[in-house]
Amino acid sequence: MLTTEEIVERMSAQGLRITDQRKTLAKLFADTPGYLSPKAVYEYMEKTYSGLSFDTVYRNLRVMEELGVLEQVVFEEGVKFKLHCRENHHHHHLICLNCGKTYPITFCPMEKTEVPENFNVVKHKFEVFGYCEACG
Amino acid sequence: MLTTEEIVERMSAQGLRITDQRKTLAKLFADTPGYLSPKAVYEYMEKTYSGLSFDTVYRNLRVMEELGVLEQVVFEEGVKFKLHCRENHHHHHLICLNCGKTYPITFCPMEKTEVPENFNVVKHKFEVFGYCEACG
DNA sequence: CTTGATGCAAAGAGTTTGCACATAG
DNA sequence: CTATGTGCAAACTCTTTGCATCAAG
Repeated sequence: MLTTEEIVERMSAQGLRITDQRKTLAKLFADTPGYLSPKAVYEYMEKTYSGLSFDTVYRNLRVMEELGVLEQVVFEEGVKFKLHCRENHHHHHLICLNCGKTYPITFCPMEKTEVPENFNVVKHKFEVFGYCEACG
Repeated sequence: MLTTEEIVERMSAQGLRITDQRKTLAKLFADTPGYLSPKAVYEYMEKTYSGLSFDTVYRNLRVMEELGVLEQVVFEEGVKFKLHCRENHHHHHLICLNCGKTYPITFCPMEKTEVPENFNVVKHKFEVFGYCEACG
C-alpha cells in the first residue's frame, strides 16, 4: 500500500500541484483500508475545508484515478474509490458490507472455470461480500 | 426461461393489468437472451408506441423486477435488466460485451475460496466478460 | 509571473414522483 | 364503473463543465 508521502510524490512527479486539499485526500486514502464513496470523501474533507465544493472532490478523485493512485469500482449503491492495489499478483477481494474494508483473495476463479471454446474472455469480476471481524 | 405467455400470466395473477405495452415488454424480454438497458428497452418500445414516456418504461421495469420476472444488475455502464434466471441451481454468467447475451457457468468459485474464519460471508459476485461466437 | 486548482453556478445524464386523463377488468 | 396504467412535467441525485478568481511553483 502507498503512504501519504508516496501518493503526494507521485502527484508531484506528474506535474500536479500539491494543494492542501490534495495532501488531505492523499492522507485519507492512505489511511483507509477500504472503499469510499464520493459523498463519504466530501463529508470527510468538508470538516477541514468549509466551503468545499463537490466538483473539486470529483475532479481530484478523477485525477488520482487517472494517475493510477486510486481505483474505482461500481457497486449497487454507486461508485466507490480506494487506493489502487499494488499487489504483485492478480487477486480479488473480500469486502466488508459495513466498513468497506477489503481483504485480498489469492484464489482466482478463472483458473477453474471452463469457458466454451467459441467465447473469447476479456475480463472477469469476482467479489465476496460480508462482515469483517470488527463489524460482526 | 419464461415465455411471453408465462410472464403475462404471472403479471395477471398478481392483479396487474395487462396493457399492450406490458405484453410487448413481456415479449421483448422473453425473446432477449441477455441484458437490456432501460434506454435500449425504451428505444425498442418507442418503435411501436410513439409518444411513449421513459417513466412508464422505468415503472414497468420496476414492477416486473418486484414481481421476480426480471433481475437487475449494475454494470460499469449502468443498470441493466434481463429475465430472472429460473435455473434450479445457483450459477454465474459469461456475458458478451457486445450483444449482452449470457451463458451459464455452473462452477461457483465460493467452493474453492478460502475465507478467514472471522469473516462472515453474505453474498458474492462472479461474472466473466468477453465476446461470444457471433460477436467475435 | 504563469499555469493549474478551486468555488460557484449551471448544465447534463439517469431515474423517480405527483397529477390528471385514459383504459383494463 | 372503479382502480390501475400512462403521459407530461417537474423534481431529484449524481456527476461534469465553463468561467472568473486564487495560489503553487
